[in-house]
Amino acid sequence: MTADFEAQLRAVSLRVTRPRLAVLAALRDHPHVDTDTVIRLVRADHPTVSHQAIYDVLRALTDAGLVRRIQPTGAVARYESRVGDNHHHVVCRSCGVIADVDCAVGSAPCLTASDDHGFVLDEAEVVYWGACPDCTTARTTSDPQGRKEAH
Amino acid sequence: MTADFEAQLRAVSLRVTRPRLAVLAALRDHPHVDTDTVIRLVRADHPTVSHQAIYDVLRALTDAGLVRRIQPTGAVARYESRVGDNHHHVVCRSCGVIADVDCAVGSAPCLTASDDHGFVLDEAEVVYWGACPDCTTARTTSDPQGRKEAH
DNA sequence: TCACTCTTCTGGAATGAATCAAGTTTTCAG
DNA sequence: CTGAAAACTTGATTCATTCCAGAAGAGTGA
Repeated sequence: MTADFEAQLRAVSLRVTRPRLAVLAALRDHPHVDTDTVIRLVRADHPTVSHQAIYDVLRALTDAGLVRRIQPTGAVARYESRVGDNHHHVVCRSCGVIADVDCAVGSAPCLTASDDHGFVLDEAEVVYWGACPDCTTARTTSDPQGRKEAH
Repeated sequence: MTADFEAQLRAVSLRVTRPRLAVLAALRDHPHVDTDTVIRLVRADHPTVSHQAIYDVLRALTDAGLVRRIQPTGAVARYESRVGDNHHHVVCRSCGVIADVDCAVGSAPCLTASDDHGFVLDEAEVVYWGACPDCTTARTTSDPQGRKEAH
């Protein structure tokens, strides 16, 4: 199983180290976790890994394209290892859980902004906000904000 | 001109104070600024306003729906006063400038995720990533990352 | 297999955005 | 005009993230 990760690292000419393999394994088993959780997960197997190493590894893997960094407004950075398959995220406003969502519309219309202001676009990122099933049933009576804003 | 802001505040039953009027004026004149810039802008007219007041005001206005908080991955929080008109943003990867973009597709398809996992969605937020005109011309030779990922 | 070199990791300190807390001032309803 | 709640000031604190210097480890060529 770690052989896959080793191959991934070598494919982007990154050195194969214990912390890097551990981070990749942690992200495979726990998608959408924040840095602190990654540190805890990695230390479960390798107690001596420094927090700085995790930050370095996450940055290196992100730069190499092996993991993706996501950061919904008002939350700390989270990482996931599912990359390159054009998917988006649903975020629960009350508990913060994140779930994957495949693109709603067909091929790649999201790259077509109505007016790109001369920007050269290379990616369109979509975040759906709402309430997860648990939080929805937990407060059936009131909707404190009651906002309803489409795209 | 401040009369408008006063009316806006009263409409959401917030008390009318100098710091709040100043923040609203600053955001009207400078969209997409971060908290620190808001502080500087406000202090240009009202030097005694504390940074804590700005944070409180921005939170109050955001909760009330008068301003919107945006936070592209890897950047500090920014605020804008244009709300309720369903628009998105283009962010330059190299210099960080933000521009407004009206929704690409028709009415409100973005609220329709392919699989909502039981979430009750209330908003879809889109961030377009790319290079602004200035940064595009500045580095015509190389594209260091070369990533190309559609939605 | 054995160094040699460059990358990566460790440990600790520092930065900076954002929040918390206590006390004072201001707004606004009555 | 007066009182109570909301908002603001000052100052300290938290927390995620980054910086730094030295030690350890990975990979290359002999």
